[in-house]
Amino acid sequence: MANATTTQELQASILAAAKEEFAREGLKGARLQRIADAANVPKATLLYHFKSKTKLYQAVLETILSSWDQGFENLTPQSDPKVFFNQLIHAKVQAALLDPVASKLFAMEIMQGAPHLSNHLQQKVKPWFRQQVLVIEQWMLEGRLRSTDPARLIFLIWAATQHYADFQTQVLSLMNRQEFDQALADETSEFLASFLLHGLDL
Amino acid sequence: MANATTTQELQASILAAAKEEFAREGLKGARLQRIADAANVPKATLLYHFKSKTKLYQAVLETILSSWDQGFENLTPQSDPKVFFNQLIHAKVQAALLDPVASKLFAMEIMQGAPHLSNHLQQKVKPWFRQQVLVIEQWMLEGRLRSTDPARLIFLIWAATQHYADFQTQVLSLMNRQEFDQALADETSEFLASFLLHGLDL
DNA sequence: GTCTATACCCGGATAGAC
DNA sequence: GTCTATCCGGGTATAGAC
Repeated sequence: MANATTTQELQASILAAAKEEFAREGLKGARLQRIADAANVPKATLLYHFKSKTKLYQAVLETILSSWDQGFENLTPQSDPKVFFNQLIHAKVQAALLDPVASKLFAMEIMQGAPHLSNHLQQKVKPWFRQQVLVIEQWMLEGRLRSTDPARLIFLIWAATQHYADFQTQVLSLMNRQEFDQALADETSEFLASFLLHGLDL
Repeated sequence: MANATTTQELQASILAAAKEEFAREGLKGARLQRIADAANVPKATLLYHFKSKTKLYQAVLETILSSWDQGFENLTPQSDPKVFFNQLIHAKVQAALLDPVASKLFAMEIMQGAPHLSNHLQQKVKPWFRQQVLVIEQWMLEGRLRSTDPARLIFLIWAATQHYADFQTQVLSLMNRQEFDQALADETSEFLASFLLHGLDL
């Protein structure tokens, strides 16, 4: 971890180190000492910038979520269904490649009941989800794709793409690969897009 | 938790309590005292039966894995592809309904790099997986279903079904439901079977 | 085999000098 | 804002009576 010159850079390097530690060890298992060492700062300095371990954890989650919000905001449903699903699948697989650790941390938080981001789920994810369901329903009424359950269709796309980030260890082991590189990501999004669009008669 | 009369029943109730605690809090976050309280035994008794916290955790994982091995062993690939995929999807959704906690615990372990079950992955999951891939490839060569990547097809089915166990909190919230009951499970496996079989031209 | 009491350690948080 | 030294609570594991 590079030395930070400004306060912002310092906090960014602490957040990066914390993300890795929290994902690898869980909230309770994470050690402030290891995070501090990885970011090259004394433990007390870390606690000066982020009041407590819990606050640091929440800051990590917020950083991840805001970066995702940016990445998905230009996915408008105004376009063609085919283009929309292609973009969505490609963006999610790309996110799994670029930052699997973020996806894992988010997943672990949800699995434990999402105690630290129930607000975000209610206020951000739920409205986005309802919006998508309405648009897809409309497309189905217009006969532009095969009629199925729109909500479960979205779950299917989420699950299929996130799997490559969250279960990367298992996926790589079963495919006899060492790392999740760009070529593997391209093959994966091509497979998923082709299979899911075929299932939608697109 | 009911009082145990035999040693086996005692250990089973400890394992059940431990599964809940480990899934909710993670390995490091789990507290032996809470597990002991939930199982109605003193903490020292728990440590007498299972040497250490880590050993208890591994015992929980082994119990889950052996119950899964039993549940899936009669899914032979000798039958019709349609019947096979129908059975597989139904069995996995049913497992998600019956014991979502087990699925979550397994998922968390994989996400953290599977340090306590890399042996099981290599010796049990990998052979099973290779076998399934071969059978599906054969079916595809015979033209009995649409040709795609067999490995990623299996990942897709795993991801799609496990999602309802691992992300149950999020799924229920977005569907405005309180609990994952049998009706919801039936609708879900029907959706998944219909969608995936359609995507395979079955 | 079961339980009470306790040893021992580790980690989050703070005090206070610089 | 940064860092050293330290406090203190809590949790695993064990010792030893029954």
